[in-house]
Amino acid sequence: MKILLLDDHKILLDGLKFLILGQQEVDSVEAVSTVEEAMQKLESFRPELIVSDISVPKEGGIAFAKNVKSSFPGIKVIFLSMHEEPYMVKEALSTGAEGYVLKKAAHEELLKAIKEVAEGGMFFSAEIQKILIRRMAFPEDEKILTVREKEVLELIFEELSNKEIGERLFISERTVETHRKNLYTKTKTNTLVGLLKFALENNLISGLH
Amino acid sequence: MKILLLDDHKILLDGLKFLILGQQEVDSVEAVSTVEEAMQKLESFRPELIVSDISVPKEGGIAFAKNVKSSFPGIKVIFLSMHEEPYMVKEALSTGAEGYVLKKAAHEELLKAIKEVAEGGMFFSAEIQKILIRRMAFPEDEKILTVREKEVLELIFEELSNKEIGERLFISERTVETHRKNLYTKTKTNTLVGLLKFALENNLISGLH
DNA sequence: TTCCGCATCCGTACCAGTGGGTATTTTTTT
DNA sequence: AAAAAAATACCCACTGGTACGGATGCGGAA
Repeated sequence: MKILLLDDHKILLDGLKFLILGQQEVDSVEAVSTVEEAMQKLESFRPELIVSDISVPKEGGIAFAKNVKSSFPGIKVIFLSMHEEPYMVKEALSTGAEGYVLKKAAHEELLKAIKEVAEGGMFFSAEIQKILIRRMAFPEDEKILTVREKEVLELIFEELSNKEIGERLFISERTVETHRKNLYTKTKTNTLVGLLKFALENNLISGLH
Repeated sequence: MKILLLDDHKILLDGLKFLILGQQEVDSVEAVSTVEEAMQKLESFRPELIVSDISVPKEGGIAFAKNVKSSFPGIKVIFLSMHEEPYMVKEALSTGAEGYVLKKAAHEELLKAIKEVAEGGMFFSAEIQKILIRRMAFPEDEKILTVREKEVLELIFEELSNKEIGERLFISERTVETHRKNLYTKTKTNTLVGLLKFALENNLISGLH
């Protein structure tokens, strides 16, 4: 089996490559640190499995995985990430990836994931499984916001005042206040900070990082 | 030479240990993933050099380094971090660390840093050096936050009011207001949202779950 | 057709936080 | 011991957003 590794932290790459090559079922491992390199390697190297970080510069690992899955549906993907925020996990798994391993896990866990996925299965770190189960039990509290409310939310996080938001959206300051009120109600928060947290956890605002 | 490795990403740890052990001047390497473990190892293992991540859970690598430097001034410290925000770098180097290597660097760079620091020198990744030089040219009033200010910042993020923060820290509400004012000044922000963004970008606050 | 969600708008009282200060005590650094 | 930094506390005018109230029109679902 041939494996392609993608992570912009080169320091992790070298050690990881060595560890993975220690497995019998693995024939060769190529390691790259940008999405561009990865795309090139896809053609020449033809891996059966990709282990990718999520927070790679530019497009990011999720967009990369989407590309891979649509161009080469046969290739398996395992995410290797430090992020365990629900929205991240959701985005990642929506690409059709077969695994999600946290960077804080022991390396044996990644090896196990590789084995499992190579055999046609799936693998998720315990923390990720917990998230999946919770989502199952409490289905979607998240897309309850209307388009307009999301717009207002975005502008709140661009540090505009209600007045400025009103001017930007061509509505009265009063209306902005109402939207704001509704945002607090719907998100079950009652402070600006709480609202920000909610927005971040549910990936409702762009930017930041 | 004996080296202690601290990083909460265990996956990085195993590979790194192997790579470092390949060096002649290195006798043994111990790898731990929490600050508590690291403190224990300090007693029993007595390393001459520590390679530490900055964003380890709880206290964080910077507080850990401060402890180390005050209790064992002879021990050298190299930070291994993904962060290249000026604020982070400044705070890290204020501990008296001898090196700062980015995780995106090749592993050879870390090995070079270890060698250099072991011989009594210092080592910084190119990006970090650039920051240092720019700071030299523009003598930046940018101050780092005090312990108390960070405490207040944390509590702001726990959605406490100034009054509540005062009660929690046994100080007057007026004092909280002052700290808050200083936070805005030091971070060059003037809205709560701006402050939040600064804090998140420089991970000054423990994660939002 | 009726009903509901969405988006729009308004008033008023209230209060938490802002922004401009000043100033003392304690701790740390030099 | 002197100087600098940190932490503490206060005053006060002001503003932005909150918490109550309401209200209208419009389009799609039942």
